[in-house]
Amino acid sequence: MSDNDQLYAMRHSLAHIMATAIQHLYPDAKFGVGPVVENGFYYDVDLGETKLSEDDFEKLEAEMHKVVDENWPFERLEKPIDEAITWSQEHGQSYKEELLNDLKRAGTTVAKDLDAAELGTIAEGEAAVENVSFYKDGDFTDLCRGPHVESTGKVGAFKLQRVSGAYWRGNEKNAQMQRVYGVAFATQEELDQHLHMLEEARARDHRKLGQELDLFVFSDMVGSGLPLFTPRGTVLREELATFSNSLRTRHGFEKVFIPHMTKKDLYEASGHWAKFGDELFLVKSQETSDELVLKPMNCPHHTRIYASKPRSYRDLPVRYLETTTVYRDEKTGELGGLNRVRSITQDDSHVFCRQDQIENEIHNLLEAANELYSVVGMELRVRLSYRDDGDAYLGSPELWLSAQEQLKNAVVANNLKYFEETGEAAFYGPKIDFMATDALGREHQVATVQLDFVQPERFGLEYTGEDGHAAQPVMIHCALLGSIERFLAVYIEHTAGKFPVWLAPEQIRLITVNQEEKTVEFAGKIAEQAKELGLRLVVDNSNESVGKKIRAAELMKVPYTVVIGEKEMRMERMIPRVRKDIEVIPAHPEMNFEEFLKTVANEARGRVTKSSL
RNA sequence: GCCGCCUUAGCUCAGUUGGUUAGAGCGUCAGUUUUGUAAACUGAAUGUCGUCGGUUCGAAUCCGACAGGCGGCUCCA
Repeated sequence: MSDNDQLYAMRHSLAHIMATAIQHLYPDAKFGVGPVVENGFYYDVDLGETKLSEDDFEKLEAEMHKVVDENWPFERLEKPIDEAITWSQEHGQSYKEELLNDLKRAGTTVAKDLDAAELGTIAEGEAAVENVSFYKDGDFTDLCRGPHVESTGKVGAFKLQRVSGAYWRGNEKNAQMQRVYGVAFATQEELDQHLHMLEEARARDHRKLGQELDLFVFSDMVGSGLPLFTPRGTVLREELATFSNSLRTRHGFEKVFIPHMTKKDLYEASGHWAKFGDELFLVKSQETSDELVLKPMNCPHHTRIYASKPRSYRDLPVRYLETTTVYRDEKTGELGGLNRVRSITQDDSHVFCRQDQIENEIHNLLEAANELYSVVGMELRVRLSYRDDGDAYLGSPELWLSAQEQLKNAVVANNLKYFEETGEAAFYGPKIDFMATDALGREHQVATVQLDFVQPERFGLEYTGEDGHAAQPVMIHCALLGSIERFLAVYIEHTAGKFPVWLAPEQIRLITVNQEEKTVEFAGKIAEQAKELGLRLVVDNSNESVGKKIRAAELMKVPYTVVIGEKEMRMERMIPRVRKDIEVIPAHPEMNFEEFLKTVANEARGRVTKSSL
């Protein structure tokens, strides 16, 4: 057995051990499923009126340790399916009974396959299971395919994490059960390491840092999912958007501007209305009977600019670029921090081009994405998101196949790491989705490049071809940051708020040793010079001790702090205090003020992460 | 939207089984101090205890609704 298989068996066995403990403490518990998940395991239980909370974990863990110490062997038992069903009935395990009935009928418990069985893809009874296996540890027996470790004593280190609601079989129409999560590793050391990582993640939580670093706020009066950005947070947004845009304007993208609402006619034409109508915010006019829609995406508007005049094959590609906000009426329970908001700002762009231009256009966009993520220091991986066999997609299957192939070719040609997944496409076309890995090894979906043959058709977009006949352009959607809000959530946690100089809301802080006029004047002069160089510099000449002012600058994670006193004024030179994640070459530089400011300005201009001081 | 938990000063949090004028630290403001690389000293102000309704002689404390937040589920153009 490989280490991976061994760990899997440990976690799976722990799910059983937890269920064993739950059964000891709550004899009426009904069990759902208890699988292995990333870093651990969970078990879904129905305890009727009893609600578990994290306060119960201590005694639950104690009971689990008891089961572990007793070192019961995991015994495998085979039962004919009907006997198993009878067993479930006798033990009041109605969820298990449901699973067994599915096994008997369709040979599977996977909901997706069950649909197929109902549709007749799997003939009734054909794949039916005759025997099922159970595993028994001590006084607990559970329907289970295995594998398990030999005995309850061999499960490594574990800790219960949390309890939450979960629908039986993931369907919101079903009963809601309580899901108890635990993490588990082969050794205590690995478990501690993982717990430490979780602690670090908590410390870096963008919601916490957003408040501490004064980047964004929410207001009850404005509403949930509607973040307000402070001056500091706005610097981040604008610097990021400017960078993202610059990577495309150099490839011929032109900025456009559209209003944030529209008649719903636009979305009826695009197909969004039928598909996403309930997620749109509606805006009523008080004067006329007009009802407008807040835009949930930008492409339909952009097609209207394209379609505003006749286009020649010579005009293509036409490339529009716009950083703009869309609005989606996300369900309240899905909102959280900047990860999921109702006002979503996209660094969006749309290319309208000929078939023979697709490859080059996609190439430019992939290159831009690569550059952006190398500058922000995150590793990229690509998901090719294809359609599945469902009917949720517009456009002919042949078109889809060809589009999917072209995307793959472009990804391969760009040497990107990729994997393919069906069912992840947009309704109008396949996508290249970029996944970025952050400093804690977590992966987040960020940029996206999408090919679209459907909207040009629905909007009747045209250009006059070389042969004089009307032809249909292809659209390529692209957002490099994705949603600026979500990107910020990811990026704040990636950097723990220690932004590189080009992004830092405050790049330099000057701290005066005293409030004497000549000191304040000197600081003002430096601030003036910094302003001319386009630097963001703040002077702190408050009536506090130098130590306290240093501390304040440290807490705000300012890259460079300079103390100004007698010595600096006399010599016109100083040694900047450098935030400790920044590598300084050479170490302990002493330089004059002008030299220092110019160096920092260059660093910002070059968007370098490591200092060049 | 669903399940569970939570909401006390700008921030982080105390607040005994329901019982007078609701507290602390940080921050803010005022004064003293003129400060040398992660917290000087003294003093002051600050709250519809999320909102509305109910129970009670009496509610920050108990109950309900709503709003907002957190952890999941479901969803994510």
